[in-house]
Amino acid sequence: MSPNVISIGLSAAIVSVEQEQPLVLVVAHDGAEDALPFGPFNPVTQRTLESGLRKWVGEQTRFDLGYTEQLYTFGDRGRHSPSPDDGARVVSVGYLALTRPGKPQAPDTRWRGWYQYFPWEDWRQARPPMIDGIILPALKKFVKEAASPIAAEQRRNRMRLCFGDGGLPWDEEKVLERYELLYEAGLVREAARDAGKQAKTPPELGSPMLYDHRRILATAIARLRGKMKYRPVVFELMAPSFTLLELQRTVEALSGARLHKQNFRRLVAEQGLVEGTGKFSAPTRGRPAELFSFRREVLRERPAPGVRLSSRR
Amino acid sequence: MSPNVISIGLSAAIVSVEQEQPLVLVVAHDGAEDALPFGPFNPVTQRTLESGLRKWVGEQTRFDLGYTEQLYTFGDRGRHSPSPDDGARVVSVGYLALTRPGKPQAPDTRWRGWYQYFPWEDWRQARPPMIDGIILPALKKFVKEAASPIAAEQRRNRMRLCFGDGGLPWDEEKVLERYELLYEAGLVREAARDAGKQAKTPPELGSPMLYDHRRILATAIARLRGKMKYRPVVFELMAPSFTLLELQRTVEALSGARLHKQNFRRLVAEQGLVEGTGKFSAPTRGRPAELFSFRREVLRERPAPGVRLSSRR
DNA sequence: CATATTTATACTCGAAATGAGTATTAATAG
DNA sequence: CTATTAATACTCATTTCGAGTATAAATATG
Repeated sequence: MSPNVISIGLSAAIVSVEQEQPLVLVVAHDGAEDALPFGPFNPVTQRTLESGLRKWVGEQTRFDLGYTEQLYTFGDRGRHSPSPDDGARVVSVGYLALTRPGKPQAPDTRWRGWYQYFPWEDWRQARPPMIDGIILPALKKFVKEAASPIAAEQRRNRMRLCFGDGGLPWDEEKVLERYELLYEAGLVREAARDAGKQAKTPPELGSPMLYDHRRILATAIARLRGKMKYRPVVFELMAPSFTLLELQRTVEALSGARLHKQNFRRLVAEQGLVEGTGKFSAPTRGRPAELFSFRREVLRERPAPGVRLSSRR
Repeated sequence: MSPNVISIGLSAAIVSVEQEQPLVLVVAHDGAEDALPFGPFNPVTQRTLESGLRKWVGEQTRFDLGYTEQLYTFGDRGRHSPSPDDGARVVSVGYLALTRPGKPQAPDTRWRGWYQYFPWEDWRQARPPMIDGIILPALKKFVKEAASPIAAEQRRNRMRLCFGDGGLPWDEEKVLERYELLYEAGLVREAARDAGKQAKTPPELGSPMLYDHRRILATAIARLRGKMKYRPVVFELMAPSFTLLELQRTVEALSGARLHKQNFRRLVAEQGLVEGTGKFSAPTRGRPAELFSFRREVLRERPAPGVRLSSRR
């Protein structure tokens, strides 16, 4: 195979939420890194990239993708193929897809919590201790090792902006920026792997993934966290009817942050995102909650409806 | 050449602003449709897609791209190659690049106002009369011609959301949605061209472009209009020092809307986006204005600084 | 059965952001 | 000298936002 040949790979971060955990569908083999479902784009049989994606995802995973969205096209040499100039150059187009959880039908395919790959992104309980315990010390070392004072200053700024060291607030949308910084600092296993190094002295944060799939997943999380705020995409992940707390817990799971309950309700109500069904949830512990459903009409009424986040604490 | 072969094309919407007009760099030949600068991605010599873009843009247009951003990867059959199954399938990765205006060095390359391609997007003087005069009547016809009542309802909703017929406000970010609707309704020349039809009875709105380049440009405008609000990208288009009115006119040119002067100043000042230089503009008509420059430190201080729009009227 | 606990839901209140001005200053054009 | 144009400071009402309190309706527990 000539190294001059390009092939296009389609990768999908297929996301659902179950029991307050955001899940991503991965292909897992024993001893190998997890991978996102991915396949080649066949230019002969497929008219569009997205139809190609839907076709093989349907075949391979038996999932019916509701909402899909193109994320980004990655073409860096050395971050897809294990070794450069080995066969065709793969350019991969990443997609985000949302679906309701269900049993994976295909072999070796399973749901995994996405915070397994990004443990520093889940702030629901508290600021993850690994940030102060591992990440920031390692990044400070990375700043010190910079070749010049200017490079060190740039690294320090990125560190501050990404992980909020020094008064800056945590921005839950900077998932990709944070992953890329950890990659460049050699703190995720993919970095050493892509560089061909075996030594892995530094801490390895989160589970690694095949090729650049963790980068695609980071892009997917970032996009979803942002999009949620101005488009009602969360409802793709909800059952037809749900309580307001279930909706809130889903948004919290995705954004990785806790929200103020009363203000959350005020927002979804005022925006007309939901309507009561008159039915009530099966009583579990507290007072039974009314079941709501998504008001599809909102798409016709408001230009940018979404679940804006009013954070707690 | 086998139709099974894929090649990757890189296209760039290179944008600048001069005299209150947003400009895009196009390759123009007599008698042919304008094109965005585009070229193949060479997987052998280029490590990343973006480095490939910078290289041939530098060679072809002699422009030094400051800010660049990947937009979207388009792979629809029939919207790039004039006829399907003719040679290699081209998948094109679109980019947005911002630069200061200057003389195009390459032959056949020139700046054009982007509203030439999207006349309905410039609301600075007034709501463009062509919307009520041409677009909405033609779209109402398109709604009537739908195959089923459900399809008609969907078309009507898109029409309302895109062009704000019936109380809905104009959303200046929906540039791509509007272009795609006009394309599907057969109101832009590319639609008839891609379908292989010669008849062009319906009105042809805006100047057409080669291949799917007008779609890429629509994506670029939409992205820039959105991004401006939370990232200080406008300053890539400004001279090192500028008056606040010049800055406002630039934002207005890009967003296609007029802004409230006093509130605009309040926003950029409060956000710390600019700092006074102590120097003053050469007096033209009114009172001389202070010259300001971009405060780069803001990138380190605030998580999402941008020029939020507080519209006038 | 009384009471603690859990959850739902309504309502309040101050701070900040936003939209739409008025008022005043400083220049040029006639 | 005065009209015009633009710059800049300041005001004010409304809306939005963050952070509560208050109360209701269920279960769990002693």
